[in-house]
Amino acid sequence: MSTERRRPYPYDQIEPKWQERWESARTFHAPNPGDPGFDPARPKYYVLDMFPYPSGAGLHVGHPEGYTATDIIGRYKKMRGCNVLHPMGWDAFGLPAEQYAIKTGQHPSVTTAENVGRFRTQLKKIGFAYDWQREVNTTDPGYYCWTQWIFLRLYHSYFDPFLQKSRPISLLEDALADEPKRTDEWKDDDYLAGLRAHSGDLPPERRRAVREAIIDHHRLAYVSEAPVNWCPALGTVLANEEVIDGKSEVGGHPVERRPMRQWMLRITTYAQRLIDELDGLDWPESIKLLQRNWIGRSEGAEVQFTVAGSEEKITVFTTRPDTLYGATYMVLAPEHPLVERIVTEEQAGAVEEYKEKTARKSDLERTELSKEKTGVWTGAFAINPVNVERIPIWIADYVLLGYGTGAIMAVPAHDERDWEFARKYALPIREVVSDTPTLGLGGGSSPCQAEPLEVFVGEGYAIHSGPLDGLSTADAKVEIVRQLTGRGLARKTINYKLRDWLFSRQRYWGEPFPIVWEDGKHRALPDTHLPVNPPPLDDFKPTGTGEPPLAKATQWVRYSDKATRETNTMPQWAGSCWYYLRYCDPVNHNRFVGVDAERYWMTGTVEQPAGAKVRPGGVDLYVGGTEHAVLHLLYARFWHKVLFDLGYVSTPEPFQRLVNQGIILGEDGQKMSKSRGNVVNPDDVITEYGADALRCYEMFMGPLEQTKPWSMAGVEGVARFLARVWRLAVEENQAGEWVLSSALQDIEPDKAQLKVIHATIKKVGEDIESLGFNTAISQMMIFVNTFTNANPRPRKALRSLLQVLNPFAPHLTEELWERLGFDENGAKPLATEPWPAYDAALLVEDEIEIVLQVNGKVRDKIIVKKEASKEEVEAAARASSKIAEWTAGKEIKKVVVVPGKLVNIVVAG
RNA sequence: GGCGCCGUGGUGAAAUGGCAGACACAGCGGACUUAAAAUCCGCUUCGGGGAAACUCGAGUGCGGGUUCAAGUCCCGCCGGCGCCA
Repeated sequence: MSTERRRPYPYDQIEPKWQERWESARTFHAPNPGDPGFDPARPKYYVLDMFPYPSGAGLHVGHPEGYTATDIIGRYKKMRGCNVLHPMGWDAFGLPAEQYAIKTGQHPSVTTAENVGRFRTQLKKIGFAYDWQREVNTTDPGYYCWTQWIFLRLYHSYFDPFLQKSRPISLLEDALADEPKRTDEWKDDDYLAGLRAHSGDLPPERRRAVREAIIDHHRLAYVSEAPVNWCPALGTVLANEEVIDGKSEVGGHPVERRPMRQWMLRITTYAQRLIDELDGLDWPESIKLLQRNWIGRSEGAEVQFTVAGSEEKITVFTTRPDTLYGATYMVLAPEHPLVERIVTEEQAGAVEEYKEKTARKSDLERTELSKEKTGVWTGAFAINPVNVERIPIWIADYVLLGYGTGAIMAVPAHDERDWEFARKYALPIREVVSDTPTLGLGGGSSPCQAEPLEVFVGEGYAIHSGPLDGLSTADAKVEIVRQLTGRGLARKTINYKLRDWLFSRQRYWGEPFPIVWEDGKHRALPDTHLPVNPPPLDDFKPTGTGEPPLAKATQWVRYSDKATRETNTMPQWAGSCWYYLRYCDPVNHNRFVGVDAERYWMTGTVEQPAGAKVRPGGVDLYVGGTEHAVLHLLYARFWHKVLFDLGYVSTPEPFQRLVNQGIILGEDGQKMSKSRGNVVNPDDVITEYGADALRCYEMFMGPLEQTKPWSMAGVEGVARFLARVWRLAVEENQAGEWVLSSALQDIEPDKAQLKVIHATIKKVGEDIESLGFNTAISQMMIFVNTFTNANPRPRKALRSLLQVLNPFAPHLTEELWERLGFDENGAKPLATEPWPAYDAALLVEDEIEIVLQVNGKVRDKIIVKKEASKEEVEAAARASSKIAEWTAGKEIKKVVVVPGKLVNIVVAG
């Protein structure tokens, strides 16, 4: 007995056949400007997927969802005459490969190569129209060479706050030099001129050190000693976002705070541009909002307090300077440097103990609103600049050193955290904002002694605030800042929640830094020394001390007699920050991307663009998961802007249009996971139903952006549709061979058929443009249902169907295209044929159905001529006997006629 | 707690403010078949009336509002998801 399952059509033969043909004919190779076959007359279209991390588990059906969507767009744009860039590659550095290496002793490069191989094989079986000659891998020396090169550009650049752009640090160096040589390049730059003036008075012996400090303080890549999230189990530091509830995101190991020397990237300098320049992008508003919130701009003021009985000053950042009269105590972050200097002897013990406790908590734990507030009094007092009151200075872990100035004025009546804290420690609470404008008008009222019953955080009118009384919150803010600024005690500032990017990891499987250390100072390696390859290691285990695994390669670490290499590696984000640029020119040995290739694929122009660019983003369509809504997209935008400012790329933004595909759940409606056992492997779907069915089902499930559960029964339904397409063209003969269907004839389609043909061409094209793939497939199903029983069946109709179905089911349609002999001029694949045109005139009916409503309810339907006037339609409606019944004896108050649609008769009663 | 997104048949879903449920899945019935599978055709939101053709009513999470007309727009709830706290 044969175990061979009867297939509805021979996809198992068709699919490999066409995959081989496309590959050998290089059907989807996109030549660059200057390459043979490049046609500058065609518009470019760059359609990109977020490249995968090639895990050991292989693909699941979630991966091909976005990939299929972009593939359909890419194939469609090609048929529309575009030069299409549609590449794929591997984000292959990362922790899992290293963890696996630790467990098995197998080198990460070996497992990475195996995993990449498996992923590539799986993707090829789905028939994606990738230009495989453009495949990139972040772990190839030829790739990470340029990741390191970009890092050096960051290292060698500073952000000019006046110009709001990055410039080479050599300019800043020149501006600080004893004898500047490039004054003409920076003399108009007030920022550099100011820096020069500022450092000019130094005595010669200190000059050098101060200048170096200024320079390092400006580099976009810099070294910091800040406390970091150290995970002993993983043996590495983690970014804040990699820590969840005090545990590592990977593996759930405990994470502690520990000060360590780390590389940081000064992304905060770009905070304003990262907000502002979202405006020109075609991204979902929700994603823009997520980015804006993440950057967290807040306008406020810095206000200076003095420490009582001392020269020390405390600067606080507040968004509510209008509440200054309600400040009844101050709070410093426990690690604030001032704490040591102001703490009194009696309180020293308690403060020290509290600082130790705090050191073990993560920022997230510390700021959790629900957690009970804790703190300790330092014993010191500050003077409130507005009313010269002595207020106690506390330390509390709900104030972070990293945000604002690391110090706050506490206004318990109008801030929830201050309120809780004040209640707990019995600190005074003074109401200074009222939600009604009546209170406190007239000004100069004495401070209120009665404490409010509840916290009020909203805006209102100032009370008990001396000269501010009666002013609205907005006006009071302006007024108090104006007054204090005049006395040199405040200034308006803008604060961002965004932190600088912690850019080093204590890992093996990542890009080494092109940096060496000598006499405690860092120094960049010259570009010509790139790539810096990781040393061969047999033991990838963490050292346990915080020292990165690379430190074990003592030979490698020793750079020269005096200098040693940096042993940290870059985080996984690094490689994915610029891969879309490398795709434009993946094998260039001289530049991270060729000038012409970059300009063409990012802007569409072959020559230097004459005028201003219309669109800021380069990639025309970028599809990927929401999980990268903030980090990857923010980091990539940051790098891109630096490269743009320095003149290396042509657009200010990397991605013009962004779409997030939804998550595909298991059949049980749960998230797919190995432990739940609900993971669906695309290989199995292909074996059972074919790649075209997989592709079409992925698209037919529902809207691309939506989360939706997998259904094998649904796949079967789509496979049935494809089999029906197959049988429109061919039928099985007595010998069981597929031969051209006897129903096919070279006849003209009838009127109804013509309408379906042209409606389908129209709808499928429009739906692809708007990413409505599910409804495009529905329309093609309607087409097939129309023609299934047509006998004779016009051969011509199939031509159109195959053309519009091709991007969805490329193998099946190519095969039928060939069998039906549509490839007249010989062996030209359907994929390279133009997209069909539709005739709008054929879509218009001579007679239209009009819905007749009485008071909005459908009561009858009539057929009228297409060109019938409003009056004629209304007359026809009134002539309907059903309408007469429903309106009998009632006063007709109004008649609404919507041409071509309906008539609504409004009656009284 | 704040912000954002989403709630439509048994299921996935469709619907420029204009006939709610296209297209599928599942189910039911029929044709073909000795039989089954496959295939083709039909029915399939709920409730009432009718032998039937059909007909009446209700219906897009809940409650209001705007409009001749609301799944769609506005306000307030409830539930789910995501992000931030």
